[in-house]
Amino acid sequence: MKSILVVEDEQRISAFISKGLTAAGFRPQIAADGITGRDLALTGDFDLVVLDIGLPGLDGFSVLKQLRAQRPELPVLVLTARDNPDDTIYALESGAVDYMIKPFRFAELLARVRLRLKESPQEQEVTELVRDEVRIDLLKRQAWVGGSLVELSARELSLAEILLRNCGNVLSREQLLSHVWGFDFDPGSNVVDVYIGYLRKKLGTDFVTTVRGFGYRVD
Amino acid sequence: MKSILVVEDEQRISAFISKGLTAAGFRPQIAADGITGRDLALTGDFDLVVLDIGLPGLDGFSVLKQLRAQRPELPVLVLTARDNPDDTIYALESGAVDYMIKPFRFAELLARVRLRLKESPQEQEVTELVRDEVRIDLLKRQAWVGGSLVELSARELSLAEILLRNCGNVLSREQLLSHVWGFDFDPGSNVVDVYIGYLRKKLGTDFVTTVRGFGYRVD
DNA sequence: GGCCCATCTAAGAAGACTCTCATCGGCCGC
DNA sequence: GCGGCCGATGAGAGTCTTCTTAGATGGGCC
Repeated sequence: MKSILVVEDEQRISAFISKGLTAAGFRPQIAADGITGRDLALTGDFDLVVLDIGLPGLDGFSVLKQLRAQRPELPVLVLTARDNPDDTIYALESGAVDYMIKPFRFAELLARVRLRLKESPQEQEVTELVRDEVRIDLLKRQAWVGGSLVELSARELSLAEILLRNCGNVLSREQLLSHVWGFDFDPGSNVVDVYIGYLRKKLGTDFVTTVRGFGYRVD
Repeated sequence: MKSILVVEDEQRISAFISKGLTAAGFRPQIAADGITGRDLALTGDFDLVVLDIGLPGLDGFSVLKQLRAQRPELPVLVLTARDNPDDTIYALESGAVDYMIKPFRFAELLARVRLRLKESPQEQEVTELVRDEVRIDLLKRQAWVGGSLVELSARELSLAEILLRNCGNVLSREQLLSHVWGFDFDPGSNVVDVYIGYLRKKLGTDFVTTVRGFGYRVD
């Protein structure tokens, strides 16, 4: 199992990332400021670092530079709140392997983490998720139910994917909302319910189970 | 450079695949029937096989089985004209690593070929294409022009991607049409022109050069 | 049973996307 | 210069996607 260091001061965001990474099968650890982050990263216990640029204590750029200097092989994925291309370009030039601009959808962060941690050709990438009669092709963006083809929209696919990847576990509306819609999406909305309805209509009523008071689950 | 064997009897389709693979930096070779295909595949000169199921002479399934038996490590990507889930499931069970249903967009075939040939962690995947002021992020599905963010639709992104990946080469309307829209798309349409116009509006007039009588090129 | 609350669903508005059609403009050969 | 052809572009139709709203449904507790 891969260890990931999350250097992020906003508790809301670090918790969000941490939970998501855990659900995806990674072992995350949080550092709330630059100095702690740098020191932890340099221990060598981590396979990847998710680094916020806007940090208290020690600026993210400085952390990035020190990591580059001392552990050039450690992949760093930079988060920046400022929608400023100069920042991101500077980050990439300083050695970040990738970057994301807040607010981001968790699914995208996960895709990037997976991409950067991929290493052995043995562990073939998952391009299909199967559960009983339902088969979802992530590359084709299509689903098969029994023998017939079903087209899924981008949102529907994204929602189905996270449910299937966490097969057996209940996912709360908030989790689904932040994973699929982004962590700053209006929490009062009932989009999740509506899209669960769409999935049921397309993939069969019993594709998702409602767990009253908690959320949804695919068994 | 990777060698790819294309076993396909329809000349129109094999030529289409072959050209596209060449443009993408692969070395393709065509076999027009099952027996030739099987014999070539067994020489061991190829890194991947694209195999049509509906073949004259020797059925695609038989070819697949023989390849599995004698070269289990050789990745085979199956093409099937029949929109029949049984066929594809059977193909996968027989050991195909992946499948595509005709008609397909070439871009998708390419994505699958790349995925299956990927092997060393060294050659990091391309997630960004850059050319002068224009930067395109394939994962984010966004573009940056100078310092500002531009949203691209799925079609626009796909078109921009193939143009950028073939930087310096002229691509004909037919090539673009088959790559982005699929090889059976109405050849009389001027969608390509229209979408080139959209790209110019979003990415700058001089992003693409028109080569009168031939097609378009990104320098 | 009756009530409350969580969940489901139908309907629809707004907007994005894709493509066609028709017209306009300019390049090229004569 | 002129005509014809190739490409550019504007308008718009049809469809799909996404999200909100509001009312219907139904579970669980009293």
